Amino acid sequence: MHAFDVLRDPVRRRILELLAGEEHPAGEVAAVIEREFGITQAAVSQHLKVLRDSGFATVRIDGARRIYAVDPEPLRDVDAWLARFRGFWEPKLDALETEIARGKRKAK
Amino acid sequence: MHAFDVLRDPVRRRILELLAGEEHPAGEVAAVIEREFGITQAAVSQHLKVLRDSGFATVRIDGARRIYAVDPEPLRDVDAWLARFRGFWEPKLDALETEIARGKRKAK
DNA sequence: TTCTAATATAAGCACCTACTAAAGTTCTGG
DNA sequence: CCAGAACTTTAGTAGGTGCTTATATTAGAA
Repeated sequence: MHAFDVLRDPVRRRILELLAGEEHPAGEVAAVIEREFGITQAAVSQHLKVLRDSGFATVRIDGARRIYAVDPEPLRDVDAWLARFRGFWEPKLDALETEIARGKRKAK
Repeated sequence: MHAFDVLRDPVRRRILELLAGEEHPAGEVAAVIEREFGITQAAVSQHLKVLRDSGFATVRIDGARRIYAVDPEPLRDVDAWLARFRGFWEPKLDALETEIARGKRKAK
C-alpha cells in the first residue's frame, strides 16, 4: 500500500497526530477516535493494522497492551516527494544560509 | 475533496510532477499519461478536472488549448501537516541557524 | 459553413475500502 | 483454571472512485 493511500484516510491521519507526540496503547487511541469519529474499536484496530503493515507505526507489546508509536520512514518519503514543489513557496536560500548548508554537508 | 484524497492517485501525482517544472497543455499531459499508464484521454481529462476543482492546478485558455500549471497552495497545506513529524528525521537547529531564522522572522 | 483538432462531460460498470457485528486470541488477577 | 480485559481478525455490505465508450463543446482552418 502506497504512503498516500494510507494518509488518505482522516482517521489514520488523526491517529498519527496522536502518536506524533508520544507513544500510546491501542486502547487510548481507540478511545479518542471512537469519540471523535463515532466508529467502533474494531474499526480503529483495523486502521492500526494498516499503519503497521505500511510501516507508519510500530508496536511494542506490554502485557495485554499494545503500545503504538510513529515510524517516520514513510512520512519522510512523502516529504521527499513534496520537495520538488517546495520552491513554489519557500524563499531562495541567501548567501549565508547557503554557506551553512554547504558546511553541514561537508561535515557529514 | 481533501488534499490527500487527490494525491492518493498515482496518475494525479504524475501529472503534478509533469507540471512542477513548467506549464503544459492538456494534450501533452494526456500523451505522456496515456503512454505511461495505458489509460484514455478522457480519463486524463477527468483527473485534470479533479486537480482543478481541488485547487492543485490552474488552467489558462490558449485558443483550442488549455494550458495547465501547478497551484501550490494545497501542497503547502500538506507540507504544513507533515511539519509536526519533521522532528523525527531533521537535525535540531544549531545556534547560528536559530539566529538566522529569528532575524528573518523579525525582518518580515 | 463545414471539417477537424483539442478537450470536456455523461452514463454505466467493476473494483476497492471502511464500516459493523461477531468471533477469536492473549494476557492478568483471583 | 476461569473470568474478564485488551485487542485483533473474519465475513459481509454499502458507498465511493476510476475506468471505458460515447457524446458534446469550442476553436481554427478551408
